[in-house]
Amino acid sequence: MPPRKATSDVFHAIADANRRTLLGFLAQKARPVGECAKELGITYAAVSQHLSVLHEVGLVERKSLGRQRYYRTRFEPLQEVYDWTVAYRPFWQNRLDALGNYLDKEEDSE
Amino acid sequence: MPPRKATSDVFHAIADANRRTLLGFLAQKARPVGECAKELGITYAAVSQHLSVLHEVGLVERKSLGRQRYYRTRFEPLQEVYDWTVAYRPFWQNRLDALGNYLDKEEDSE
DNA sequence: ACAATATTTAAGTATATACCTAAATATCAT
DNA sequence: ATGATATTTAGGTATATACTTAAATATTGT
Repeated sequence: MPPRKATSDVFHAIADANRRTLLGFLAQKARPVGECAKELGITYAAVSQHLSVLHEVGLVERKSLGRQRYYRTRFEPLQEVYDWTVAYRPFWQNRLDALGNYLDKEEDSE
Repeated sequence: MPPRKATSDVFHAIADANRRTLLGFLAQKARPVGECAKELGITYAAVSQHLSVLHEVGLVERKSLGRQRYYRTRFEPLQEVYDWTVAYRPFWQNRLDALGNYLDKEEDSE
């Protein structure tokens, strides 16, 4: 398989740090692209592309107001990520999981 | 910024579907590379590379036994992902978030 | 219609990804 | 040591990423 597009699923979409920052920035309040660009310190074009990715996976909604386009985070798709991590939650807490006991607890061999 | 390596953080590491499958496969029981390759239907080499990425971010531990190398998932680093999603949990549930009311609730404009 | 503002799209660059095949390394059994 | 088995590393391919700059597309005010 060739590398998959960031637009193909939520996990890919949130892999980028700038996109995660955007989701936080747009959580409380819808904002136009220009403000996002200022926040991230990159060009309008780059922000526009990131927002486009987020929009394709449903992580932001947008609304044109005048000549500006307001974006706001929609968190619903994150539930998939939450669910995936939570499924493994039992493992974070007690280290005594179902590992066959032919392996002991030493450090990794390099 | 150029694209970041998958080894740079957990979010990147779990973006790939095959790597997520591996984490599930290696959750309960440590297994050698060969079994993983059979499970995923790709070559040893490809699996070895994926496991190497997961190891670099601490998502698997490994242990050599004889000529095999057993890998097992370590879920601790997933807590970062969990925490990030959970921080936004209030938003999934009630749609009445702090959006300024100059935007209404219609569908997105395309 | 015209200029200014806000955003998107197009085209380009350097680097990373997700594989593969083939060669290299490690371990075990003889 | 020799050969078989298990895994990693090296080298290669096609495609994707994360930007950039410049051109194209709204939208608004005059």
